Amino acid sequence: MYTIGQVSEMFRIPVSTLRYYDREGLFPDMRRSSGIRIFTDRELEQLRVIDCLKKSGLEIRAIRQFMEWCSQGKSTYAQRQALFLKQKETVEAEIARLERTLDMIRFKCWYYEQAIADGNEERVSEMLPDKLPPEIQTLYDRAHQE
Amino acid sequence: MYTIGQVSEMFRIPVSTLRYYDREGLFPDMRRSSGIRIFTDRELEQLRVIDCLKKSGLEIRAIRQFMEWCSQGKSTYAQRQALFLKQKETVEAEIARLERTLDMIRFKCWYYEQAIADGNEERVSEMLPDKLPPEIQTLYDRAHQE
DNA sequence: TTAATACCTGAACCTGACTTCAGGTCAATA
DNA sequence: TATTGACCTGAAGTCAGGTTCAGGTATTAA
Repeated sequence: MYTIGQVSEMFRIPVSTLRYYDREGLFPDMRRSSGIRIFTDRELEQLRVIDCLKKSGLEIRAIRQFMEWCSQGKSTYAQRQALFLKQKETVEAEIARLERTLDMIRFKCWYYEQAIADGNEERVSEMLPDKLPPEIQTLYDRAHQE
Repeated sequence: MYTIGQVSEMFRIPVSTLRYYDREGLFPDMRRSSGIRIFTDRELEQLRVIDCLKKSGLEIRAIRQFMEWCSQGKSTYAQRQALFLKQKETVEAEIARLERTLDMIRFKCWYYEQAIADGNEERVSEMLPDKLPPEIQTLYDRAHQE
């Protein structure tokens, strides 16, 4: 069992944020001892899930919904599973998106490397849009396909 | 050459957002014809870069900085290159983070699959934290490390 | 000629996710 | 006993990134 200050240190989350999460209903079953919040292993696991769902792009409202489902027991297994299946898609799509972002970034890294070596952008910009070295062309095309 | 409305359609970005970007200085060299914005291929490419930098986690202020560097010419090649090198790290780190998020999500997908099959969480929660099937254990451990 | 459409502006408004503030309780230490 | 430190609250404030609004211009279509 932990106090809010200990949890704040362990997870490196400000105390104010933990209180905010509580206020927003993200710890629906948290106990208190004369007003003071008691974080148990259950709340620590909930915090990991909050973190996961937040990173997966869910907003606080939706996370509260999920936590409510959790405290409603068996009857909500299907909803909870559906949520994770959906977030799996979402995160996979987000990773794919970032890979394309990375293609553009890698192209730009190459571009400035050339420009710096040449002292100007003449040569390199004349290779656009389809006379780039094969590897770079691939990056460029992936970054510029709609 | 395109009007704001055409660009809005092409990139599926609201007109209000394009005007907001302009107001924030993200198109430092955009021309106008009697008050009306003229988007050329240069602005379209800038828009792709804005998109890329936004997805890579940069805020508008920093993107404006970058665009200013661009219109300052050769003297800023090094800064621009450094920016892309940094964003490369950032995005690679973000992808790695999302992969760990995905581990947690995959674990939860499995968890609810079991719970639904069993009709309760008894069996599956008794496997925690280290008696899970090997593949699942890996996901769980990665999601719970730290 | 009038009406619709696409553009323009500055200013105000909105949303999500926190953070800060002012004021209060309580337990332990100096 | 008094002060320190960790906790508490509700309400207000902040910030980024847009969006909406009210009012105006310019071009084309009926």
